[in-house]
Amino acid sequence: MALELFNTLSGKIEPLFASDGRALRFYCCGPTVYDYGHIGNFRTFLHVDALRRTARLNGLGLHHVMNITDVDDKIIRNAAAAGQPIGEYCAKYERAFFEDMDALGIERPEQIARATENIDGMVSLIERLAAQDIAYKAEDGSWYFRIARFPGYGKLSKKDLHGMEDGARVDLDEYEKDAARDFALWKAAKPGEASWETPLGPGRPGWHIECSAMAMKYLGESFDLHAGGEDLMFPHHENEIAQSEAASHKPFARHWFHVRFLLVEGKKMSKSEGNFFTLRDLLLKGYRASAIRFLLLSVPYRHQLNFTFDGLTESTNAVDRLRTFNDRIRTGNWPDAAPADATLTNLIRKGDTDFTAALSNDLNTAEARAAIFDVLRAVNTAADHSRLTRFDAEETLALLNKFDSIFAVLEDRDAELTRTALAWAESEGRLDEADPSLLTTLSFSDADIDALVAERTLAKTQRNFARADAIRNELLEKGILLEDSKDGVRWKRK
RNA sequence: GGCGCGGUACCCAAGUGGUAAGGGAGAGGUCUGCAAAACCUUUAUGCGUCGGUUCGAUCCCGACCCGCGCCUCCA
Repeated sequence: MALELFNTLSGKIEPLFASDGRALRFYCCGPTVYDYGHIGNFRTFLHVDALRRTARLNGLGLHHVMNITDVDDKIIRNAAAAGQPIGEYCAKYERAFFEDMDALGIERPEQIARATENIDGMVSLIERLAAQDIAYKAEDGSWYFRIARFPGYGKLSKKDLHGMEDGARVDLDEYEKDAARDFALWKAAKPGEASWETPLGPGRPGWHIECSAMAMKYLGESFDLHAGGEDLMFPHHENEIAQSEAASHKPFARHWFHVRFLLVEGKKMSKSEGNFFTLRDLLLKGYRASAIRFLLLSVPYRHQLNFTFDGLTESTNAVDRLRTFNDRIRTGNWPDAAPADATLTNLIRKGDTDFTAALSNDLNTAEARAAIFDVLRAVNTAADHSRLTRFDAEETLALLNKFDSIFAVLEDRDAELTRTALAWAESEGRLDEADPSLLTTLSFSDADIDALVAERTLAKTQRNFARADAIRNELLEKGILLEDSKDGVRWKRK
């Protein structure tokens, strides 16, 4: 089954394909690097990551471009407040952004494009529009896009602007525009703000122009897919289409992918509600990066996800179960005997088919997840009854490998990532925000734990269960859980 | 006001015109020195409410109630 995806532009689910027959050329609106990324940002990037990985699973090559917005109003304001040049200010948050992406297992795009490194392309795009009188210069030196000259305006967000009143919301310092809906392509320089000397006059880019210019530079005037959060649909993406198509007279992106906003504890995330969380906030509270990734991916991208701490705990447990299962199948010594019958093999293969089909069906990550748990239970049951063969174990591992090529949660990097977050908090003087129990748990090194486990094993062989249980309880209090099994003792951090 | 989305068990959450996936949690059991893990059993005659279409609706249509999003350079 070919990969099909909802297309905001057509309002339908359509096959996703590479128009050049080789690589999927797509653009994703990246972050404005004025602060640390929050979980809403990462929900979007995580689903774009799942899309990347699913496309690859379907045999598509990838040419993925993501922008970094490193000049805008918020950046200028914050950098000024910090007494830093915007370049220096942005570099810090860009670095943090990629650290967070790595922590969440989000793959890097093939191409990163910074706005400030692509001013030339934006200027020439505006010049192309000016040559057609679609871009015009206002008295203050800013350039605007004349929406009346682009008949398709509103086709993405399904807005009919004819009925809208001009001037309903006119910003006081934008009174020079010809029409209220006309948007800025180029903002005239203001004293004390970053600006570039260009043929358009001194100034800086408007918000939308960077994505048009950089998408066309790296992907061509027409390309396969454009992605972003649902809020970007209007006005950002609508304006991108207008600018790009008015200049090139060609269709811009064929397919549009929008990820819905998440709710946090039932409400829209906002600083004033007190439910605003960065990734780093959650790591310091003791939640694992893998659980955050799994939770954010567990609800399909077109549905609203209600992000809660209970949900995070559930996801932690679910990931644990998957890891325990993976370890069991990987390390077990399964007999070479031929399977008694094909029942289990067929079940595993059905899981494989269901998994791929679910993802191909508009990236239904919830169903894909369920397919894996179906196999997990069946294989565990077989293993419990000594009916699991090496053949079926290997089939299972292949499926787990496929699962992890999308979900990427099986490898346990959590303690290491949390340590990194703690080190960051310390360097920022924010260690007081960390959950105290985290510090005690992580204060035990793996070697410390192994030593105590060895001592307990010795006590057990001497049937000194009191001592053995004392050690186990001591570790449990520090958040370290022991599991005895036929093949020895395993431990894990809670 | 305009456009759009959603209401499924204790919680999260798929899904289909033909009789309710999966995860988490709880309870009981098997196993174990005891735990843990794993497995088994169990938790919706029911899918917001009321009508309609149909042999048959959670799924289609209509109305209503509730929640939410966009229309504000918030992903």
